[in-house]
Amino acid sequence: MRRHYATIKDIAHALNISVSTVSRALRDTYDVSADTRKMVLEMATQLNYKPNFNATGLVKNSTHNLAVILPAITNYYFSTVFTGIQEVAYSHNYNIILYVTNDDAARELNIIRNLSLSSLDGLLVSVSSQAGSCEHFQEIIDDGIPVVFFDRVADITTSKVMQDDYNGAFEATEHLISNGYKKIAHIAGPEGLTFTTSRLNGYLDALRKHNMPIRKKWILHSGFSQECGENDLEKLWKLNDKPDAIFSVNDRKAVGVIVALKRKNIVVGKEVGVIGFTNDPMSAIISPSLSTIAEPAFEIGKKSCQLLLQHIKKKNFIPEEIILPGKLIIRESSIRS
Amino acid sequence: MRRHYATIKDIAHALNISVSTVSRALRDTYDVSADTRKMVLEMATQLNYKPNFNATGLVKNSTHNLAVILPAITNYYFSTVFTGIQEVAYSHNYNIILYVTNDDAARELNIIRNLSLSSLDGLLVSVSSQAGSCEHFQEIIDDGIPVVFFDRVADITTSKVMQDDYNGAFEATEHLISNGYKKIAHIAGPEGLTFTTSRLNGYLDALRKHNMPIRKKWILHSGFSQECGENDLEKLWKLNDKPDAIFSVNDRKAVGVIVALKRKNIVVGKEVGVIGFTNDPMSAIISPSLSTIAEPAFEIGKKSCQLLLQHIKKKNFIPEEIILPGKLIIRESSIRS
DNA sequence: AAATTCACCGAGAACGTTACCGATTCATTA
DNA sequence: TAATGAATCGGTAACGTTCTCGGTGAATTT
Repeated sequence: MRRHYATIKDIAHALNISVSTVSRALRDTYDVSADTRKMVLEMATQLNYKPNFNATGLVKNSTHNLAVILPAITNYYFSTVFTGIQEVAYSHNYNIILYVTNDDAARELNIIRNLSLSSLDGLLVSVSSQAGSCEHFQEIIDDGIPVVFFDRVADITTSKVMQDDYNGAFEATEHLISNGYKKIAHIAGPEGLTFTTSRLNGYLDALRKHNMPIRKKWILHSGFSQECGENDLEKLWKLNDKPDAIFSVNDRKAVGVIVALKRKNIVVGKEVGVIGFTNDPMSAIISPSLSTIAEPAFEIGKKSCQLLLQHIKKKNFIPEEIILPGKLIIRESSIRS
Repeated sequence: MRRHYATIKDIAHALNISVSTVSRALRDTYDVSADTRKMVLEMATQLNYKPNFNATGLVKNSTHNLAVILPAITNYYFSTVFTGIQEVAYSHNYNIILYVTNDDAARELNIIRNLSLSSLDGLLVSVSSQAGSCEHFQEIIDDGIPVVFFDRVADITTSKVMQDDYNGAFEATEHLISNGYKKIAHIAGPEGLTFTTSRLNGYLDALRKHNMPIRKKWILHSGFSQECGENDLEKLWKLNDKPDAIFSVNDRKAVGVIVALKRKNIVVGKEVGVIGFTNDPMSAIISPSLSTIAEPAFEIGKKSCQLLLQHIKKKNFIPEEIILPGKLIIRESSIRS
């Protein structure tokens, strides 16, 4: 059977003092003498005392728990963001409860609905790609629980942290242009996601700036997997007027593109340029290696969590939107020579 | 300010009945009429009632929280295991608190020591590779909190779930042998980790079975990163008697080996065979593609969590050790022709 | 010497929920 | 008719902690 942990009552009884004094000694040095404080602390370690967060949570109406909700953890980007979150949470003594939605809107909703909000101090979320209504998030915010969005944000007034999707896409496209590619296609993300639009706009504006042709058939929307990238390329290659370069919304799809091109014995880089987005480690491994826009995933995680902690501390913290810059990484897949 | 959630008191007051009745109506149908139960349930949804787990946890001395402690989340194996854990936890309405140790023994210890055990129903852990003492885990088990180890297990009598490291290594090595490689080296994991030993033994026994040479200089211990793999290959290639094949303890190091070999213009497969362990998606992407032993990561996660839940349910559950088989996946890196 | 301040401590209520025990009603049985 | 039993409900204590308030005794001031 589960053993009973030592409580502050036990400490009080052992020292023949009151629980209030023990309680005060254990956290602040307020209204307690140095001697008793020392006594209490020693007895606490001796009895192997561990604070009961259920009890503190009950009276203070706050625990040290943060919830993180994201579509998946099995990819470079999200796992790195999470590591960043974890890093600042750990250093501030917060616990993280992680929920994975599998990019499924129904599951996301279910998780939100069953969330034990009374034992949560804040929420960090990246929404699922199947765009639904966001009222369930709004309700939580209305309840007074701080929420910070990252990467995939919802249209709600609260703090958000993301990479510079527009400029990253612009830079990627411009890089292809400056390397002599003339017919640039874009393999985009699912519609309805904010950064899908941002990256699409960056791509379009870069084409416009350099008077390059914009063709609707060269813009394909689909999921994030490598398989989606392969399928999209097959679609493009059924066209009469094929593109000579592809800007992919992420690296995994770009890998799919490269794989499909290699199957067709098309020389990636020389014949068809490819550039991705993320800087997934895979992009350096594949050959030819994949040019990409490096996302500051770890920093996004850290920044989101820092922001959330500020929200928690100050009741009326003004929402902030933080946009972190990406970085163009040039490898073999986008170089003609 | 944070809004006050509706409590069972509010429900009781609104319906002019007692809190005890509301409490009973809310969970079991025991000692409460169908009518009042219906009334309570309706009022609960109307008031948007959410149970306060701090309160229930306090009196029942149990929450629905599981802790998962693992070295890193930014790699295929652990993130997939976690997804498996999450899957069964979600379907049983358990929350997962995730801690990442960064493979740092000191941090692991710190996390364990500061664990809020009073609000935890069980623990799932994969230990850090810097072998230390395991008494901190033993203490937790002695306290009556169920612990299940997975993958990297500690020498403690409790339930464990892992892949068949010995036979996987044996099979991988035998595969290299049957493909005509004569001088097989092993790039092993950090010493002191259980599966490092298991895979090493599988490798050695396969060599013995086929009367192949065993050379101490062909066995290198180091970390799990790609860089470690590259370094280890450089070391091997400084030897007078170089191996003609390499069995790597995991795929990331095997990738490092392939990268280093390609840098030396050595044809992987034809000249030097390489095989890994894990079946990281990267192994299919790299060229030449990497042969490997596929680990049942997702199943390991699911099984571990199921086992933990059984421990939690039955107070005196007998510890089980579950070993799931791997699967040889043959790709280009281990084929001579 | 009396009054005031200060440092320290204890008693008790509260947080939201469940468990235990007793009370009430109503129908059933001897 | 009285006693028994079942079904349903309420009161109260408890879980471990914090918070507010009031109460000591000693030190300081007037």
